[in-house]
Amino acid sequence: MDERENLIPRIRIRKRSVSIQDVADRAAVSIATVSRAVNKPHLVAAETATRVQHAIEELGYRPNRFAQGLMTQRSGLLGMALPDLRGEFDFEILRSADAEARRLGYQILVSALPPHGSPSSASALAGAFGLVEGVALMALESDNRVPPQLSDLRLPIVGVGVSFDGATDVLLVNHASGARAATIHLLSTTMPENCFYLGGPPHLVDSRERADAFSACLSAAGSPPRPDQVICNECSMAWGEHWANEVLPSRRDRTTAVLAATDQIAYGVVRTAQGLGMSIPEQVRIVGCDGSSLASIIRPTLSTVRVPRDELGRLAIRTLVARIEEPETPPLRVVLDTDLTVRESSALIA
Amino acid sequence: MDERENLIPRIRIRKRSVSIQDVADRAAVSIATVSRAVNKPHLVAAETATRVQHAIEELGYRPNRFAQGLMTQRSGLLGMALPDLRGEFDFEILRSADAEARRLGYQILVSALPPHGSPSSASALAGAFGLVEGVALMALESDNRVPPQLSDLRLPIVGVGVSFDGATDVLLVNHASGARAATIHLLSTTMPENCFYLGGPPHLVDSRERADAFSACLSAAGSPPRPDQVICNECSMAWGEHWANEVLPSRRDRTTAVLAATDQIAYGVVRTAQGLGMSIPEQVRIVGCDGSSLASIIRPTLSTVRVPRDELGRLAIRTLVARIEEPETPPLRVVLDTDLTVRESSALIA
DNA sequence: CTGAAAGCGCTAACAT
DNA sequence: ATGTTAGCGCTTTCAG
Repeated sequence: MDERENLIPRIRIRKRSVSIQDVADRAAVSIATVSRAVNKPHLVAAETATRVQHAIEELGYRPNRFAQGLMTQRSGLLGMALPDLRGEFDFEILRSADAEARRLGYQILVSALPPHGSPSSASALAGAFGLVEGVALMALESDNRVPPQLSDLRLPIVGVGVSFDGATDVLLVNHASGARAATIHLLSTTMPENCFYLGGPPHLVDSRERADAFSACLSAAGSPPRPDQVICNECSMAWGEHWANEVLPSRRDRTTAVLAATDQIAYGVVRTAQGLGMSIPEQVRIVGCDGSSLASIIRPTLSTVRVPRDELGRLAIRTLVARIEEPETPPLRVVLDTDLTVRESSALIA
Repeated sequence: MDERENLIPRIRIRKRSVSIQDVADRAAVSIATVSRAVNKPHLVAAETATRVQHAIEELGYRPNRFAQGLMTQRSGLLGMALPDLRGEFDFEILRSADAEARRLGYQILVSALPPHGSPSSASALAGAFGLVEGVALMALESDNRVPPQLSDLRLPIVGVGVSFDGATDVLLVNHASGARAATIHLLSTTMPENCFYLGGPPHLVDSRERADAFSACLSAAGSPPRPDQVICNECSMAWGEHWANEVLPSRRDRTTAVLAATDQIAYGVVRTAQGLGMSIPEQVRIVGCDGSSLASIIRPTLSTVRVPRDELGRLAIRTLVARIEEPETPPLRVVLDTDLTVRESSALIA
């Protein structure tokens, strides 16, 4: 090829996007005035403001968020770390959080929380959240400190679900209130000795708190639970099925009442009971927990302890934003109650 | 109060976070060397590198992402706009997208897409995505241009679900393939005249494509569908129930086969059929669409056309990142097939 | 009310 | 291999 071709300057591909200077030139003002016209319109003459506005529109100017952030240290970004982004639970929280964030002029950066103490957890989180102004950190396990890499960022952090060590504010769920309501509901027509609690893994706070509430209710009714009445295992349909297969066949002669730590477990019991030809709620009464959408679809419809997920998400964001915009407010610690929705699976027989 | 108190300088609250200069001072090198030690370690002497590393750790230095971005125009952020953040569908995509993004060193900014053409849509999206390097835009409605405010950003955009006008790359779902498989499955033991398609709103591409595939299959079987065999309405359990109540009672003498556009609709049919005392799959055979998690839980388990949601999310991110890092690649247009999972609700009777 | 100028913290030429 | 320096695009005193 002709060597001279190399002398022809390469066309600049990178089209510099329009900057504040371009707008200033176009409107025949200084960049300072453009900045003011955009951010503090009241400091600028009306006539100037419109001229700038026109220039902005004609040029399609968009402030560079990096440059803005460099000065203001603000990004309008909120981090949201969820334990696993699995299941409806996390999702509904995220959904309401997103809606609330938008409403307040923020945007949400999601991230599944890497497994506890994994090495990647460290840099991952910190890197991920390098631009956010605050973080909502969720968890359901009990042992919780804010990961050091996160607290190093010195950001406002609102802990959701469990009491985080190092969080600025905390949003908790009173799992006991709903579990208590459910247990009392069951006890209203079923003898304490015939009530069972099927829990999930004991390190999950919700499962544990519900177990405690259940036990307390039985004790209050004058019949502290036998060991076989409160069993913690896992959150799966299989566990519900397994338990039901082991226990229900020998109990056809009397009503059995079950409080399951999740709707999934409850479904397992429902299915097995149906398979055994036992009637619900006459022979087996079942209450789940979580208020999953399945609860009202499945037949029989499932009584369930509702966790206010939408409120949890909304409040998490609202708290976080309040903290960001008003840092000196005293730390907030809110506990949201859970409540019982009675449906066919545990209905009282007249 | 003593006036002299005012002479005492206010303590600077705002603790300037440690900057690259602080590290440079501590390590007795220039800021350029610190920058290199961090970003291009191979350009720096091993001994210097470790000294810098130590300084960084001792000071707890974290590069300022705004300043970095100002130079590099990179944020490591990917925007993900979903039509409504409702339902499992969006969520599973988000989940797999998040996982893939992390894997590639990016982070996801979520945003429910404001309703088509709403005024807020404009500024909202653009503002929200001011920091992202690319956007994955999902939709299920047919008429789709990329919102102008978004295309003004001149970012790589991958359209997911439908063919976006203005998207750089496109990821589509072949809803026909699964619907065809389902229809053929139904036709294998049920006469074409006894097959029905219950659709959702006609502006949803999935619903429409499935309707077309269904019709085509019936035609191919020599029996083009009557108008009452292909009905589009809405995606709700209520619609399934309504249809079943209207149609099924008069069809007890022969098998009825139903392809429903969503699992929700299918559940409605299942419930009503059960309520009418009709047996599934003997008298009524049902196939849903979407592969929702409920499908394998409910009894009878529901045959369903599976949409590869996890792959959709993963591929969306992978495509987007490829485009960001290699802008000159020819536009990609991928179509993912759907397939049929046969379960109890439509099982062939031996 | 507006303009000039000083950075914000960093990367990337360009020197050395 | 390292240092010097010029910005990136914006906000914000500080003067006029």
